[in-house]
Amino acid sequence: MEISLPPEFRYKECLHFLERSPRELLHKVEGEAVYKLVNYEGEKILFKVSSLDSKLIVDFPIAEPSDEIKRKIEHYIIEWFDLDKDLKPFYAMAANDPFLSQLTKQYYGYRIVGQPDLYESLVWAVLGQQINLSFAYTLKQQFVREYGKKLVYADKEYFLFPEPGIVTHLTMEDLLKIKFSRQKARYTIGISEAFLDGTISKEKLKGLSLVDAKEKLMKIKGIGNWTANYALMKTFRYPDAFPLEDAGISNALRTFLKLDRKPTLDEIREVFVKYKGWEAYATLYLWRSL
DNA sequence: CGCCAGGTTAGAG
DNA sequence: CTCTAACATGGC
Repeated sequence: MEISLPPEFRYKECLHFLERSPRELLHKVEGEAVYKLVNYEGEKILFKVSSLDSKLIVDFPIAEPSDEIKRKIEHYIIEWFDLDKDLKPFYAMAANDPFLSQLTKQYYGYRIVGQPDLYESLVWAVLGQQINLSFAYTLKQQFVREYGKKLVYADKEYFLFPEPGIVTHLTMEDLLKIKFSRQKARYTIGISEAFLDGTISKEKLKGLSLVDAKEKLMKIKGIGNWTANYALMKTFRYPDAFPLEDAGISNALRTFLKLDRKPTLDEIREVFVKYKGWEAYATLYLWRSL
């Protein structure tokens, strides 16, 4: 299967992101290829993505799935790499910006590699709250290894993110054992319950305005402005989602503004006024600078 | 050892 | 409404 690519796309830039943690279990990078396991109606599908001549090549190492499943995987990959987004307006805006002009030139074609699964996105964001990214990956690794479904193929393991129905049955103690804080454990179980009882779902939020979707997400304990915007950026692809309180944004701007302290939230807002409509992509490129 | 980390909440003022 | 302590542990 082949997926055509927009001109403003560089596979290698996205690959760089996918390779950032050796503790990642939800995909596997081997050379230029990415392997990922997905679940469709209980059926586990392993696929392999690589790139050739401005196309993505998708293979199925275990078995060729039905045409219907193939269409779903194609859609999944388009979402995953944000291929439907036209980045021309963003690059036009960034070209005149003192900070972004250099970054968008240097990392041209880098896109937000997302999380099509809203539940995964929210739980992952909670895991990342207030701790360093490296430790967040340790928590996720243990969580996925312990409670996610697994497929073994050619002596290698491929994992799915744990499902809400499994996580709601976990106790605080189960999660404390894998180094979650009480707070993270409570939030994780709470979010799982919200998914299980239908309080939130990707379908329910689809099509809402950024403000409305954010408001609905933030009703759930553990989801504040940063987490809500993170998910809106990674799952729903709002180009103007803006995780204002992010420590990475703070650090990047501290460098660009040549401050000897962290910038205040108002100073960050002031910089981002220029990026209106493209806050998510401005954030991505600032993160990339770190 | 000390400071900070891809924050959020509850409670005080 | 705004401000702050508590959360908890690893990375550097």
